[in-house]
Amino acid sequence: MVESLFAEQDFLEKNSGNNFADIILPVPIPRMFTYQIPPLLKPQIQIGQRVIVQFGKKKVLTGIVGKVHNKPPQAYEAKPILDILDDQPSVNPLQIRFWVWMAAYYFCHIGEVMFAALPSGLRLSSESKIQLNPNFDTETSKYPLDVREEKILEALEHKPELSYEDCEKILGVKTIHPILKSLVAKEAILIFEKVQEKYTPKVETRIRLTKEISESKSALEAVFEGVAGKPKQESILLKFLRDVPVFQKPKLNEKGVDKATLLEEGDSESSLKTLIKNGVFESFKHVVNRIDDEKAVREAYELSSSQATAFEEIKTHFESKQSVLLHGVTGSGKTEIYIKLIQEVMESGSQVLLLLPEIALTTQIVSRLKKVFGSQMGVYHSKYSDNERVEVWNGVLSGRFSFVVGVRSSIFLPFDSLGLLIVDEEHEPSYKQFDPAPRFHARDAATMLAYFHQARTLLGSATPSFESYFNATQGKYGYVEINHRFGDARMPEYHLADLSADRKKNLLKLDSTRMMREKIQAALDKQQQVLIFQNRRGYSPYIQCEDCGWTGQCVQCDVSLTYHQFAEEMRCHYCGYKEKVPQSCPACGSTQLTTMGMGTERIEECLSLLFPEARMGRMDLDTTRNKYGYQRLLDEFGAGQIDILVGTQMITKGLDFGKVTVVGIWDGDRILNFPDFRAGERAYQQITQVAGRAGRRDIKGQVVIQSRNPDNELFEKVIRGEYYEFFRQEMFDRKKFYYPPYVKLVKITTRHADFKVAEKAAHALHREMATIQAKKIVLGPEKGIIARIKNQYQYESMIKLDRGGNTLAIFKENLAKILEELQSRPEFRSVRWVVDVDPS
DNA sequence: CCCAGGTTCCTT
DNA sequence: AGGAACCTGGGT
Repeated sequence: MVESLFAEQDFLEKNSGNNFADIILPVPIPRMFTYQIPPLLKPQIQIGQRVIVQFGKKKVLTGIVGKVHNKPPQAYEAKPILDILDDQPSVNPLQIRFWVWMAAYYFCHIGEVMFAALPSGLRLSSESKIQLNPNFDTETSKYPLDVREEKILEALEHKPELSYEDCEKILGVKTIHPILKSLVAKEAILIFEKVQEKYTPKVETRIRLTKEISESKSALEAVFEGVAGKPKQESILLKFLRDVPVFQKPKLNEKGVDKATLLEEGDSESSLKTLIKNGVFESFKHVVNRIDDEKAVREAYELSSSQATAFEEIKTHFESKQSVLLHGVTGSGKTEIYIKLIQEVMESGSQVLLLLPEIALTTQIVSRLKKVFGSQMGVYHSKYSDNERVEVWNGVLSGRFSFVVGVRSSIFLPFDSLGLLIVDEEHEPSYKQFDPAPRFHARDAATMLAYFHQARTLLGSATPSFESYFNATQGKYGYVEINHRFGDARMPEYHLADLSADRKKNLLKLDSTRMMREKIQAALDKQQQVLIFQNRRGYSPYIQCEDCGWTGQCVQCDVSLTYHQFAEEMRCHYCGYKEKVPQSCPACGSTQLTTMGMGTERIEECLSLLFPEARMGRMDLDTTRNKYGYQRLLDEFGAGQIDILVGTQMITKGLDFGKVTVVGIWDGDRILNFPDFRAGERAYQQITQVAGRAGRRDIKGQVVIQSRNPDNELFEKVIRGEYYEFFRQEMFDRKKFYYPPYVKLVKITTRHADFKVAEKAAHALHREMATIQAKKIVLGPEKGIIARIKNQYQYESMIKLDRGGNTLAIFKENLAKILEELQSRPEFRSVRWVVDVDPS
């Protein structure tokens, strides 16, 4: 399980007599780098500190001290560490151990893990800049300058420093280095390295009365006389005194008032400036937290009897097992159980991490937790700015936050004594990082992190992943089930709407069945809300020419472009390429271009035609791209300003609104037909999760699924909630055809701009892999499902490995050698191999 | 012959 | 990854 561990002596806190340090650098090279520790830095160097080192001829990078030792490197002279950035390590030894494990398990380089783990605000790297040589004078220079050199010098007259990129732009050429080199030789410019600390604390300008005024009533009276007839200044003064009664509470004046707040209601800044100039006010800077402190509101609540039972069961399991799977139907109130557990662990002095899928993080659950835990809780979000991330990081480091709610990357925060890790919605595929490396699964990594901390892991879901459920049935995980919805809310009622039958009977209107329309109408009549789920954004999948069958293709990828009506564009969802919709068919000139299939945008349009009185909303990647888009839609929906909300998977998360009574699944077949061994599992999960949004407490929810195959067995299993039956059936197939959890999967993608080279390289890889002595099955190489992405052709190989023993470790060890050898062949030098362990 | 650009190698 | 040295081929 643990692939590579550091010997404990590597983690000695302080350095005594060691002359060398192995530094982890954020570069994709599979090793650490040995630097020499200058005598001055020796006493203070510690593992986990950030240091500055020179890397390459001139580049300066931030690295992390990974190891301290006394073995001089054989083949080269070690360069010195230039500086230590932290007094106290930013990264603790446990984290480094975790990084080492992650790099080994997910087959990537430790530098890549470091890159993913550190918020970029904590990483600094230098950039080469040029400036004028102060000793240079054009008039007296003995070297003639050419046109381009003069252009650069001219630019430097206006700007004190230029980056390489600036120079490229100024001259419009790509290779500027020779020119700059010649300028250096002519002593006209200097090249220097500029390192910038990216994190900047947030500073507020605050205003207070000066000492003279605040300590004397007569001085203040004099001031008022002075501003008589100057209403603007007077108003500022009055407003200040209203908030700050100086003579009763002099301390308040010392703290001052935020300048922005003071000037809020249209008071002019110049009046304030005058007051400052006249010695009435003074302004000063104050460092504030970006993350608001909030007081915890201790709300007393009782767990329901089924929640209380689950709570006790979890704790009992934790006595003998590291991990517990909490299988609770949607709406069973898992959050309350989490809160109780978190409180207990925190009281015992340990830290807690709660992982949530990205989209669940903007929802009510966070504000709910904030109320309970207040300022002890940190939130780690993907939409946070760098500075905010650094503050959470430092907050964990300093002990300000002993509990963090966060997305998958929060497993990298510098915890030193975790007691509990909770992975909510543990089945969510978004816990797996696809690109770039490290391609880790946050749930699995969290379990390993818990192991390092000797902590417990709680996995929660209404529809557990088959891996986790399998582990539970094998007794590896404790298993706790809640079958009741909180407050005895009823499970929703399902309706399968047959698309083909309706079509035959001519009942289909704008791709909606009669059942769908009736249920929506019924909800609208009662002022209830409707959610419509479609797993595809955009207007429609593609535009096709009715005459010749032409469709828009991406120029860089082998996929058709998705039509986005709002922007009148066709976009590639793989690389982001976009182009305007042509007026006529580029192939045959016909103007008969029509849209095929349905995306959220199109469904929104159809529904507004069918229900003109309804207020529509849409929630997908396109409408929630900016920081507040998602929150705004949520607020509007929560406030009842939207009747029908159309959305992608985003709507399956955290939308717990009592007024939603009808949930429609627009295209049930699309969920079913996923080209993957997990198709069934995913479909079951998705439908159950969406359906779980319908109905609460007193109202029974209605779920309409449109499909051309309403007889599909999977629908029946979902409707009856026969999770276990479905699981058993799928497991039977997985065992028979060697799929996880019975085997370990490794996917290797071979990429190259030349299709023939990619193919050849993929085959060469297969020949080599055949020599690996491990229990395995090698599939492929096959052309990728999408044969070309971003102009790179790709071949995919899938390897199935025996779960037992160290088969995976042996395989990876051999694979590393093979890839190194292949990469060294001249013909494959520019081939890229991407290895994905436990692909999803 | 020069250069702009591509290619390959190396980083401690 | 990113920089720099080395290579190449087209234009004079």
